[in-house]
Amino acid sequence: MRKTGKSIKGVRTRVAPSPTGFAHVGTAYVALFNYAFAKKHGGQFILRLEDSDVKRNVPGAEEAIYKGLSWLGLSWDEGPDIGGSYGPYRESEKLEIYQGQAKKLVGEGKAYEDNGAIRFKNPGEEVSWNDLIRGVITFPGEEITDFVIMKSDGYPTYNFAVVVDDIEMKISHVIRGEEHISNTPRQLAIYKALGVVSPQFAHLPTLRNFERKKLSKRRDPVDLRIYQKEGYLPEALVNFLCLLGWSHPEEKEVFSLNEFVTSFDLGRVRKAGPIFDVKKLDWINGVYIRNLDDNTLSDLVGKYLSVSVSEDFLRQVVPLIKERISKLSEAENLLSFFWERPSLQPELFSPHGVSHVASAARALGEISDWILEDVNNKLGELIAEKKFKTGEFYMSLRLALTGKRVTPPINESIVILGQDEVIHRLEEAEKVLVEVGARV
RNA sequence: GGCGCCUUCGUCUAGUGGUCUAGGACACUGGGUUUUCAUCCCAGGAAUCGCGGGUUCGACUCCCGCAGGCGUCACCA
Repeated sequence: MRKTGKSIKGVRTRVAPSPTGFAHVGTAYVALFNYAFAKKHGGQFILRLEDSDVKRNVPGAEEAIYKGLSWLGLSWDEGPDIGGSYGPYRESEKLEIYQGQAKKLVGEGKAYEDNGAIRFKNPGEEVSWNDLIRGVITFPGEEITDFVIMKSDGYPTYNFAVVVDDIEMKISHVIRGEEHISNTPRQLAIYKALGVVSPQFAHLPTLRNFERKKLSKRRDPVDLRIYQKEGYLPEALVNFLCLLGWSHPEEKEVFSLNEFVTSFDLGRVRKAGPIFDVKKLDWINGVYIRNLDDNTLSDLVGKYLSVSVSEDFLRQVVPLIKERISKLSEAENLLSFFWERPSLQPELFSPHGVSHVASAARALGEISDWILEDVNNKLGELIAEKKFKTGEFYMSLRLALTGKRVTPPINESIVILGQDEVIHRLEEAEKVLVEVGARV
């Protein structure tokens, strides 16, 4: 039965990445859903660092996680960087707490020492819980064997640390990836041994690649910085992530993080693992780019160009490419002809190419007032006079001026390029085409 | 292999027993607008709802079995 979206009190959720290098898109996904659930119910969303494996901790990884999540517009109410009343929020800073709890279990005969480590003595009882996304899940007792809760280096293992942390931080709802389903019975057993009522669990689907496997660090683009570099807007990425495994009650495709929060409902989360398909992300990103106002987009595009250009130039040129890019990184390829003379590919020109560029050079040379209207008129007259095919004629100009078939609108580009430069490029093209023609 | 989770167009999904000869979005194809491309608009193909049994007057929706996919079985998280 689908749950109703009624409000729940005292909601505290968390995301608990381990600082092993960078912000993972899967972490962002889980964080997003935890954030939405907490905010929807007026609760708190907490960031905790699971750094209990000393060998895997990488310097700078913490920062990367903060930056990645912040970039997406996610903020947390408590965390290692900002503190909070239920800290520490770094596992490595609360070793005594785990040790204390472990000793207590040993004292009660619920755990025992084993080669310097401490092992949890599993009662072997059947364990089950009502998963908020999947319904009742049951594991037979024999499945769980005695497992280590404190390593011989004095650090807790994951399964023990999460439980102690979640208790300490008063986490009410554990929303995490489905790969944790099989850890849940162990954790539930610890809650029971500790005599604490467990939080509620909800297991999200895991994001897959095209092989339907869990997104992997080795062969899938999982580092959030990749998306930033490619020129995806954080709002678009977030929107795309919302659409994986969840659907808007009104079937909307484009909506803000705030709207996600208000319409969020765990009951609308699907169980099957969705494929992370960038094609749809590209589309959403294009939509967000087109929705940006020109000034904002100009500033952004400026940051993605390999050369530094004037603000004025950007303002002129950005409206021309706005509808032609789906990622900010694509601006470069569309604009580079403005500061780089093209290398011509004669084979792309039609047989009338020479005549096109030659007559255009002459016609444009006659213009005294270098404004769009005059360029439009002049070239229009030329086309009529010479009976050129419009599309073909403009393609010749395009190739001559930019070297490419896909460019911003050509007349506007001509105006920005400037009269001398345009004529120079057209004459160059004429020369090249004549040479090639002569050789044939 | 044990255990667990999952299964609607290529992909993301709607769908809570009749309104579904299954709807939307992306992608794709065709057409229109246009100064190429793109945007925008219109149209189209695309799922016998994994398979097989039940239950029911009626099942994509409930039950059982099977198959396939995925996950997990560490002193990693």
